[in-house]
Amino acid sequence: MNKGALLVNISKYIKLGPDEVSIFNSFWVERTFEKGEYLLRDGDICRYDNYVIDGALKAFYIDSDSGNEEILYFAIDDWWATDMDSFSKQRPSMYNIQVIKKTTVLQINHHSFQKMLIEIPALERYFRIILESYLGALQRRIIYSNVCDAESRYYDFLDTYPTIASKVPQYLIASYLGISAEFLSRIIKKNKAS
Amino acid sequence: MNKGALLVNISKYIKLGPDEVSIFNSFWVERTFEKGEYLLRDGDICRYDNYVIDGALKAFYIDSDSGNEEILYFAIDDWWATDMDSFSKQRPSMYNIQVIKKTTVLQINHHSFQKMLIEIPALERYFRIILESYLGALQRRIIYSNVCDAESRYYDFLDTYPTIASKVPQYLIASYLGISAEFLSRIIKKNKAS
DNA sequence: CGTCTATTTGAATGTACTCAAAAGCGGTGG
DNA sequence: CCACCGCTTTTGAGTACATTCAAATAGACG
Repeated sequence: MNKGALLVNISKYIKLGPDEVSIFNSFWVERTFEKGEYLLRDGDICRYDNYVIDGALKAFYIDSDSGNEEILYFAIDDWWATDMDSFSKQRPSMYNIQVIKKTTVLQINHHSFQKMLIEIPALERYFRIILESYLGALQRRIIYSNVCDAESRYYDFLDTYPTIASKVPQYLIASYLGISAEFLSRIIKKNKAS
Repeated sequence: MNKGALLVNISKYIKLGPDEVSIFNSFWVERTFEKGEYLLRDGDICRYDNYVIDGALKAFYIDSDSGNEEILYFAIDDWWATDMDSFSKQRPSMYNIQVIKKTTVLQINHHSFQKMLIEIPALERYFRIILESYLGALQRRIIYSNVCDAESRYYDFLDTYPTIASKVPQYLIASYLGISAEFLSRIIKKNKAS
């Protein structure tokens, strides 16, 4: 049973007893999604917290004017892919989560999530800690997007997320970086020469 | 004693018993900083978690090339102003926190913070919840900075943080929005006419 | 091999920036 | 009360980074 991946992750931060582990396991459900399927659509409430075991997801906002999708983040193995704002407050999400390539996730619904935290209070600590980390990453991203030009941002992305870069088409990376696919293509070409 | 402000905030999310309240109070120290003073400098480790009771702070990154400061966020009454990444991992920060106008904060150092969470585990839940909220705000900000032009971002900022807008000079807001002070001035001028 | 999607290229354009300088504004001291 | 100083905002002119649109090419997959 693949819930191990999540438990391994959790055990880096907190220790759970055997009873807690089995309670924990009882809450999570493994599900597999095919390419193109949606885990979340904008306007809907994010019903599940998703932990990716294997595959690749994209989270993106659809610009109502242009119809373009703007990538907010990618999620691959051992990442969370949940609109935390929508999930925690159970209010409509402003973005979408869709499968890039066949993906297996562990899911828990909002009600179960609350129940799980009451039954295993130690998990509060785990979620606090990973939120802190994610927050740091987001702040860093905001700084970089204001300070650095597209080229530095691209190479920083390659350094920071080499695994994602190799799993995801170039035009989605461009969108993540906040630039057009054409412009990223030019950046890459420019640096092939040198 | 002004720790009330923080306790009021906390009590919106969790309930603390009288004993816990007094333990809680024993951990936090009130301090006042004058305009221009630093609560954190880049390269230093963020030693304190800061809760603003009154005043205004700016968090900013200094671009090593241009020497420009790029505003990451502002913090006013009843906001947190801490580099969570640096504070939680006790590693050097990449940004600065400085006083815009005389500010009173509640502080707790890293060691005490850990101790406090062990003595009052219920607080894990509070911090998890506020991190979730802050995360939502940051994700929204990233979406807007990619999707919207400078003008919409400015008016969204005014809507979202009217109090900050009135406390902070225009050129700092420009920096927060990721544009130059001159360009923001032009945006404002353009809309005075209509 | 053909179809569909992704990437590349070219040309014209726009949004936002830089630099330099002027104007406004608030406080302080003579 | 006015002059001066420092700081913030405004204006002008030239520029750069990144975009759009259209079309050509390259890759992937059945």
